[in-house]
Order: sequence, then structure tokens, then C-alpha cells
Amino acid sequence: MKRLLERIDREILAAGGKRSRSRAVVIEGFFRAREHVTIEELTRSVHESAPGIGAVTVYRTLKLLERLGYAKELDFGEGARRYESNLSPHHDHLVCRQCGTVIEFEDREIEDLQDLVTRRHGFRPTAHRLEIYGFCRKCASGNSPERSR
Amino acid sequence: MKRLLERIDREILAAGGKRSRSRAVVIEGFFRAREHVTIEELTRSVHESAPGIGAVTVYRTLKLLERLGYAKELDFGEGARRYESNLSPHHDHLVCRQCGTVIEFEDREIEDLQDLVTRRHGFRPTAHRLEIYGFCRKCASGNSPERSR
DNA sequence: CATGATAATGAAATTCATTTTCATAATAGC
DNA sequence: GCTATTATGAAAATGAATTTCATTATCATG
Ligand SMILES: [Zn+2]
Ligand SMILES: [Zn+2]
Ligand SMILES: [Zn+2]
Ligand SMILES: [Zn+2]
Repeated sequence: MKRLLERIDREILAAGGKRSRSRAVVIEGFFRAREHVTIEELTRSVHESAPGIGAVTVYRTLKLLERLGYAKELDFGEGARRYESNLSPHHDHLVCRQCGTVIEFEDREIEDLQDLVTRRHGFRPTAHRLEIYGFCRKCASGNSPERSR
Repeated sequence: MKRLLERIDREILAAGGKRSRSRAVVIEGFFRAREHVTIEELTRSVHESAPGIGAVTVYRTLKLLERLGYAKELDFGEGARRYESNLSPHHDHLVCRQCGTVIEFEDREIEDLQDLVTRRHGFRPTAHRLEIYGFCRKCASGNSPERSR
């Protein structure tokens, strides 16, 4: 973690930026937070140790991390974006509409078929999103837990 | 088209709704519009023949069509939703980030693999979205046309 | 064809996530 | 330390979508 934060700091400096305490707190908070976190959730968690940090800084810091390639913006159609760290390899998502649980999956075959499709259309892909919505095992089986997020 | 509009009218009546001129104009406009239309585009096109119709009615009518199963809400991450008619069979989208062109595709294998994935996780799927972003043939080859939408 | 009940409309107001503005504070490099 | 520049946070602005509400249109019935 320390290494990671130092590396990001160096990249910010190299890009003409400056270090800042607030931003460091947000970045560390982001990597400690669970995946698929909303700005609002992250802001609240950051406020526990640093109440002075404005939500705007959280917004700005996540945009920055995204630009640097460390964060990925997600949109599960809830009205507010989520972010996940981009350290783990590419994956797609199963999103439970009942309890909000998000299951990550990676399917090499699907990815390969996507490449075939784009090639067939002369399309040069830069990114994709595959989300499957529905009900997770628990919620599908009737004993639906509370919506946890 | 006439048949379709009558059928929708009947379904609205059956559901306790009433007919309305404005709504009929919006619905017809929607089915005549090109696919993947935004509310703003549809409102503008509707205004050409019926300037009095408020955008709110367009919003409401598309929500209604969605509830009845005739329209599908899309979100290509542009900040405004798009809608497409739900008459054609399921398909997914290639979206060009340069010119906005949207190519529809349907890949039985990908769909089947998605089913496998969900089953593997005990997940009961109700919907999915697969969008591949990048550059269409024209834009990838350099002679990038203007952004058309 | 009234008439009363209910649904639909449109303008304006509201909501809510996100972005922008701007005055102030912090940081880097000298 | 000094200066130039970047970062911050509060407040304001933005913009899509929704809600409110007074008015209008539509339906069923007599
Ligand atoms: Zn994928
Ligand atoms: Zn994920
Ligand atoms: Zn599909
Ligand atoms: Zn489509």
C-alpha cells in the first residue's frame, strides 16, 4: 500500500501536480474501501478520520486516479457512479437488484468472442462493459436479505 | 404501424388509462424515429408537428412504453438516456466514441456463455447490457467524420 | 348530450449527482 | 523565505430527470 501511494505521488509530480494531504487521505481511503464504492460512501468513510475533506476533493481525486489508470468508473444504473480499483485484472459484473451484491467474473471465452464481433464489424474496441442484472442466489431463493447498499 | 398504435392504445385502456392525442403523437414519433434516440431529440422531432407537447410528456410516455414492454432504456454513458423500440429481438451494441455511430449485434454464443456464468454463480438473470466502446471502421481508419449526434 | 369521476398534460418547481467558480491555502522549487 | 502554481472547499451552477399542481381531456353513465 505504501509503495502504491508513493508511486502515485511520483506520477502526480511527474505530471506537474503537487502532493497534498487531503488527496493522500482520499487515495488511501479508496484503496482500503471495498470495491464498487460510491463517492458518497467514500466521502463518509474519509470523514471519519478527516472531517474537513470536501466531497469535491473526493470527486476530483477519483477522476485523477482514473486518468492515471488506477481507478475505473462503474455505472450500475443506480443514479450514482461507483468506482473500483484498477489493480485487479479485467472482469465483468453480476449485479443483484434485490440486495445490491456484486459478483465479479471473468470469462475468457466471452472476451474472445467480443473481439471476434468487433473485428467482424471493422470496429476498434477500447473498452467494454458487460453487466448481468438479476437476483443473487440468496435473493432468488426467497430469503431475501435487506438491501445492503 | 397503425396496428401497433391501436394495440398499445388497447393495452393502455385495459390498464385503466385513457387515450390522449399528445401521447399518440409521441408514441408514433418514437416508432418513426431512428433507434437509440434521446428524449431531447424525440422532443424536438415531435415539436415539428406538435409544438405544444411538453418534454415531460415525452419522458412520461417513454416510461410508459417501457413498462408496457415496447421500449428499452439505454445508457451509453453520455449523460442522457437513449431509448430504442423493443420490437426487434435482443441485441447488444458497439458504440463509436468518435462519431457516435451505434452498431447492433447479436451473438448467440456470448448469450449462452452469459447463461453459463450466471448459473455457475446461482444467479437468476433478468437483464444484461453489453456495450463495446471504441472506434468504428471509418473513425479507426483516420478519416473521422464529424460527430453526428 | 350533460355530468361527474379520473387520467393526462404542461409549466414550473424540485431533486440530486456532478461540475464549475473563486477566493484562500498549501506546495514545490529556487 | 519568496514566488509561481496547484489544490482545496464552500457555494453556486449545471443539467437530466422527476414531482407538483392547477387545468384540461377523456371516459362511462344516465
Ligand atoms: Zn469483459
Ligand atoms: Zn468489479
Ligand atoms: Zn446480449
Ligand atoms: Zn440497439
